[in-house]
Amino acid sequence: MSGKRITMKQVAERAGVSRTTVSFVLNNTPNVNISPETRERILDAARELHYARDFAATSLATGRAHTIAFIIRQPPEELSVDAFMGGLLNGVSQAVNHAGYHVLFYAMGLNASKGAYAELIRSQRVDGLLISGPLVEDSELLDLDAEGVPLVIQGTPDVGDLPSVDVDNIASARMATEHLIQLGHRRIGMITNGPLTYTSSRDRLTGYIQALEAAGLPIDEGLIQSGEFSDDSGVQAMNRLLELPHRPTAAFVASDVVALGAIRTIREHGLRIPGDISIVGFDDIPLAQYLEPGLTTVRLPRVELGLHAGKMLMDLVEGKPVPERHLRLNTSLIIRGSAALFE
Amino acid sequence: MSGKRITMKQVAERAGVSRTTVSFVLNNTPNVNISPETRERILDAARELHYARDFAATSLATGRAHTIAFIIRQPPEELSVDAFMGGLLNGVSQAVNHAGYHVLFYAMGLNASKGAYAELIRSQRVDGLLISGPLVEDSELLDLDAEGVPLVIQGTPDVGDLPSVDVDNIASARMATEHLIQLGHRRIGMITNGPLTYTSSRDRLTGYIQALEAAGLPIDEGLIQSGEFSDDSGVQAMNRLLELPHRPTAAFVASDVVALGAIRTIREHGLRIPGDISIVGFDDIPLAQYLEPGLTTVRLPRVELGLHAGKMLMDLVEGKPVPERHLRLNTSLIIRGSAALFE
DNA sequence: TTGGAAAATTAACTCGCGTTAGTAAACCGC
DNA sequence: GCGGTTTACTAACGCGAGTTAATTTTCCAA
Repeated sequence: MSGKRITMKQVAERAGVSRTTVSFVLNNTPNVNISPETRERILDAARELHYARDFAATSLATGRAHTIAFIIRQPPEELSVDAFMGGLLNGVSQAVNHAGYHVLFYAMGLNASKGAYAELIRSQRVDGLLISGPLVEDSELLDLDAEGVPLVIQGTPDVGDLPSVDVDNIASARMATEHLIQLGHRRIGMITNGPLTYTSSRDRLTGYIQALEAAGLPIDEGLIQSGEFSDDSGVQAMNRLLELPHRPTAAFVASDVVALGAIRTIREHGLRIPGDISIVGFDDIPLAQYLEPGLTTVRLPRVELGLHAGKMLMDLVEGKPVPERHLRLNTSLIIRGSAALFE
Repeated sequence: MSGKRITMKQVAERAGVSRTTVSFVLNNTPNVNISPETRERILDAARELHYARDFAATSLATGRAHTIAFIIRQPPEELSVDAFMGGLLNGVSQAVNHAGYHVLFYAMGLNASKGAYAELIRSQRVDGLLISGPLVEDSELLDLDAEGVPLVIQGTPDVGDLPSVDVDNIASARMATEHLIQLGHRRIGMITNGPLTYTSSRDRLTGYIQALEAAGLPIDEGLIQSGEFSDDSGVQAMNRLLELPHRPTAAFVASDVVALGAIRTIREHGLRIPGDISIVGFDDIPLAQYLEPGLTTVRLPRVELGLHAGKMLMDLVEGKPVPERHLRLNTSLIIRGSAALFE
C-alpha cells in the first residue's frame, strides 16, 4: 500500500556514511567537520530519496515540539458569525509559521475539561499556549505561568500578570466618546458590549466615563445600559434609552453587533440616524461599511493582534526577552455617516 | 525552573511494578491479565503524579500522530473578512476532536511551497489532510491520494477522484434562479462569483443555465457577467448589465459579497430593489439579513461542511468504509426582501 | 619516518513508550 | 506432589533521531 519509510539510515547507506554523519550534515551541527564532498553527497541522497525528518523522533530526542496551541474560549458559534476570530487566527498563524513553528487549533468553548491546558504541556505536544477569550476563573493558567510555561493571552486578564496582547479598550472607548463630544453632543448614552464581568466591557465603559469627565459632563447612570453581545440585546438596551424622559442625542455602543439592534430600534421608533440620534460603534465588523448610513466605529487591528500575540509567544518559547509583557495596540476611529454634528 | 518530567518509569516505581505493567494498564491492553489491586494502584499513582503520556514517544512507537492538518488555500485575507472559514474550521475542529484527534492549522495561501503536503505526511506529523480552497493544478494531491494517504477536499476538485465535501453548487444556483423565474422574471441576469477557472463559478453558472433551459427561457450571453470575489467586481459587472439595451428585471449574483457591489451600483443608477431589479445572492453572509431590504440568498451550511469533511477524514484515517466519497450537501434558499414579483 | 595535532567519521547511549516473548507464581485435577 | 494451565508480571528490543565520546585518517613539522 505504501512505500517503505525513508529514515536517516537509508540516506546514510545511499551516501556511504554513518547515520550520525547524516544527522550532523542535516542539522548543520556546529563544531563538527565534514568534508564538502561528503556533505554534498549526503544532501543529494536525502533529496533523491525525498527524505523528511520524522517529527516524533526529533521531538522525542530534542524535547521540543516546535508547535504551539491556539485555543479559543469563545462560544464556538462566534467563530461562524464573526470575522474577528478568523483575522486573529490569520495573524497568529503567520507569526508562528514564520518562526518555523506549527499551530494546533482548539475551539474549547467554555466547557473545557479541567486540566486540558496542562495536559497539552505535560505531554510535550506543544511548547507554548496562546489563549483567546473571556477567561473566567482560569487559575490553571496562573499555575502554568508560575511553572514557567510560555503562554500569552489575547485579551485582558482579570487577575495576575499573564503576558497578554489586546487593544487598548479604555483609550479606544474614550476616543469614540470624544468624537461624539466634539460633534457637540452633551447627552450621550452608552450601551456596553457585554456584562461588566468581562474586562473588555468594563474597560470600554471606563473609557466612556473618562471622556465625559474630561469634558466636564455629568455621568448619568440612566444613560448607561447593558448589552450582551447579541443584536437582540441592543434592541432592549436602546429601548430603555429611548424611554428616558430626557433621551440622549447620541450613543456610544461598545459593539457593532449590539449596535445593529440599537439602530433597528431607533428606526422602529421613527427616528433618524444621525439626524435624531448619532451612533458610534466598536469593532468595525465587515458590514459596518455597508449600512446606510455607514457606521462610524472603532476598528480593531484583528490581524495585527494575532501577529503580535504570536510573536510574543515565539519570543517566550525561545527564551528571548519580551519587551512588553502587556501589549496594548492602538485602534482607529473609522468615521462614516452614523454620527453627525449636534445642531 | 520546572519540575522533573513524569514518565511511566516514575509511575511504575511509585506503584511498585514494572514500566511494562504501567503501559498495559494505561492502555487497557487486551489479552493481558492484571489484578484489580495492581491496576488500581497504578492508576492512583498516575493520577497523583499528574502523569501525561508523552506525545512524541507514543507517536514514535505507534507510528500514528492522532493529528490531521487543516489547510486553507484561500488568500489569507479572506479569513479576516469572511465568516465562512471560521464556520468551517469550527465544524472540522468539532468532528476531529470528537474522534480524539488534533487539528494542525495552516493558512498556506496560494504560494504554498512545492512539497508542503508531502512533507507533513512523510514526517509523520499528521495522519491525514483536509484541504479547503481553490485548487490550482494540485497534482501533488493526486499523487498522495494514489499512495493511500488519507485526504479530503472541501470544495469540488477539477480533476481526479479525490474524496471531497461541498455544497451542491449546481442545484443551489438552479434553486436560486428558479425562485426568480417563479416570481415571474423572464430576463434574468447572472453575475458569477469568480472566474470560470473555479469549479464553484462554473457550477453556479451551470445551475443558472439549467434553470433557464428547464423553463424554456433563452440563454443570452450578454446577461452573463463575470465577478471576481470582491464587491468592486460586482460594481463593474452590474454596470455592464445596466448598460444593456434591454436590461434584466432580475439578477442572480453567485456571491453575496459581489452582490453588495451590484446593489450599490443599482442604487447609484437611481433604481430600486426589488422594485426595478430583483436580486438573489449566494452564501448568506452575516450582513445579508441586515441589508435594507434583506438579501434573498442561498445559505451554505458552513459548520456542517466542516463536520462532514472532518468526519470523512476520520473515517479514512481509521480505515473505516466511507459511504460517499463525494458528499454534496444541500443548501437552503433564504427568502428576504431583495427579490419580488415581476409585475 | 615519526610524533602529534587537526580533520573526518562513527559507535553507542538516550529520549519515552509499545509490544513480543518469556518467566515466575498460583491454582487445579488426580 | 506432579504435570499442566492460568494468572500476573517483566526483560528486552525497536521506533528515528540528537549527541557525546571515542576512533580513524590526514596532514605537517621536525
